[in-house]
Amino acid sequence: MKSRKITKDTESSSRRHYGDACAVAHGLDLVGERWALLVIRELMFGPKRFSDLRADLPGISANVLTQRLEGLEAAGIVMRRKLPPPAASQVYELTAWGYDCEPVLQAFGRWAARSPEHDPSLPVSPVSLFLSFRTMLDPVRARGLDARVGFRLGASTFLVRLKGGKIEVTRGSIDHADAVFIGQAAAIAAAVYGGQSLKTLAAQGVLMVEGDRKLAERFLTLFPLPAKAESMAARARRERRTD
Amino acid sequence: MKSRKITKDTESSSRRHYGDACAVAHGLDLVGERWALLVIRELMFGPKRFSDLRADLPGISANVLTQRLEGLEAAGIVMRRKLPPPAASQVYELTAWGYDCEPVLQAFGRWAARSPEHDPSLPVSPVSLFLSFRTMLDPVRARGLDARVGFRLGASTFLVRLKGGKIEVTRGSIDHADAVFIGQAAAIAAAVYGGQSLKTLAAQGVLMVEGDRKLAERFLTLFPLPAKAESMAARARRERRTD
DNA sequence: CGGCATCCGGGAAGATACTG
DNA sequence: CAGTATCTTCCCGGATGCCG
Repeated sequence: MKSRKITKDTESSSRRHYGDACAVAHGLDLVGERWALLVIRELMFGPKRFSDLRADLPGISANVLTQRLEGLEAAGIVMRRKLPPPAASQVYELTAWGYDCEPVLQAFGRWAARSPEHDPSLPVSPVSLFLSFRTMLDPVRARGLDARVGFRLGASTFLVRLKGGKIEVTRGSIDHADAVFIGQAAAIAAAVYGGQSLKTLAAQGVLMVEGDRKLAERFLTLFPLPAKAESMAARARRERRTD
Repeated sequence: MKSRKITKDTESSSRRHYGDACAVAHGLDLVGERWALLVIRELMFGPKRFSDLRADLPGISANVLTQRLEGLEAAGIVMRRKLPPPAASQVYELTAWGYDCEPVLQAFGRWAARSPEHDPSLPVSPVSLFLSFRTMLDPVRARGLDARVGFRLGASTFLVRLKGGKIEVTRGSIDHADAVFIGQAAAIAAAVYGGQSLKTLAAQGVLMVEGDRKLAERFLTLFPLPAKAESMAARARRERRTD
């Protein structure tokens, strides 16, 4: 087997195309299929293995994940890499251009978060949570803050570095963190976006804080949600009034 | 018939969901289906009728367009409106929140335009073209320019107003334009993005210019394309070199 | 276990024809 | 013009099983 495999229909590309020169349409040709953008999202903080992706994308099936990874690789968005011998497992990683689509995810997320139907109580993956921090940080509220906040979510750890109104997020060691949140991503989301107090969440045993508690409390206030769009119901009420 | 019609399955919503609190995933629940984002694109410069949408989205079928419009209306992105008696036809229009997704289209288009596989020679709708102008204008190159450029594309006309490094685009009258391009959208795209000279295109009879020709020539230089991402072939060559 | 190929059922998309 | 009805095709999701 010289190249990984022979695609069934004469070397790739009998996929459906929009046949439109518009860059948006071409983008949809690349990542418009179901799950594709979420696969990219999950790779945004670094490489992952096949089964990590499956675990972080509840609902995706193995064959669909395979197809998406093939498609994204063919498009030059994802590449596969073999880790050095110690753990010779295969991982999927974004190319430089793949990483460059974070602004797309940000614009899209910012817009969709205003949907009247958005339900923030659904489960959320760690990557989504930290991407949302990068997206929603209010530089004004973070002004003058210079701190390291760590997160322990099950097996994985993330470090958020705040300085000069900017934010940096890295997956990995949380040594030297000034404060550490310990809990599932959903609990942290409830604290930051759901307005749940640390006390309540701690009482429920779903979220704990170690280190600088004042810092932790302040951290929760740094990510204001955008105003919701007018819902259909509200629009109907308004129309009735102005009839 | 009080409400337009009864949706078959107990009032809406048995669509597939990702079940993910991430705003990106929710956005995909709203506009992730095929054609949805392109329908929104076509409405970006104002209301359109069903058949206008069909004409500007070559390849979409009537039933799919119907479904997308229903879905987008249910989501609060599109609304239907009946025009006043003179021309009592129905049109589809974006809600305020619908218009707010232009930054999503822009970020997405900017990213996708860097795809090695992007083919700008395909047909393009007028709306895509003018959205691309709003997206790609280089304020530095437009500095000091104060002008009105008109476009006559078949039946519809667009006016581009440049001033103070900013751009405004309106569909409608092109009276008071300093220069006017006359031709199909594809020809204008070839001139702006394909590097084709006005002379060549005029000789082919696909593009004409009236009014200030100097202005027209300068206009073509205002929208630089972003650098392409490294193609798979180039990456392979580079890898071979560093082996 | 990780990474697939394969088969199957349901449903969404595409094409065409038809109606108010 | 603005859709609906119908039929076919293809994609998605789930299960199973192979192979290193």
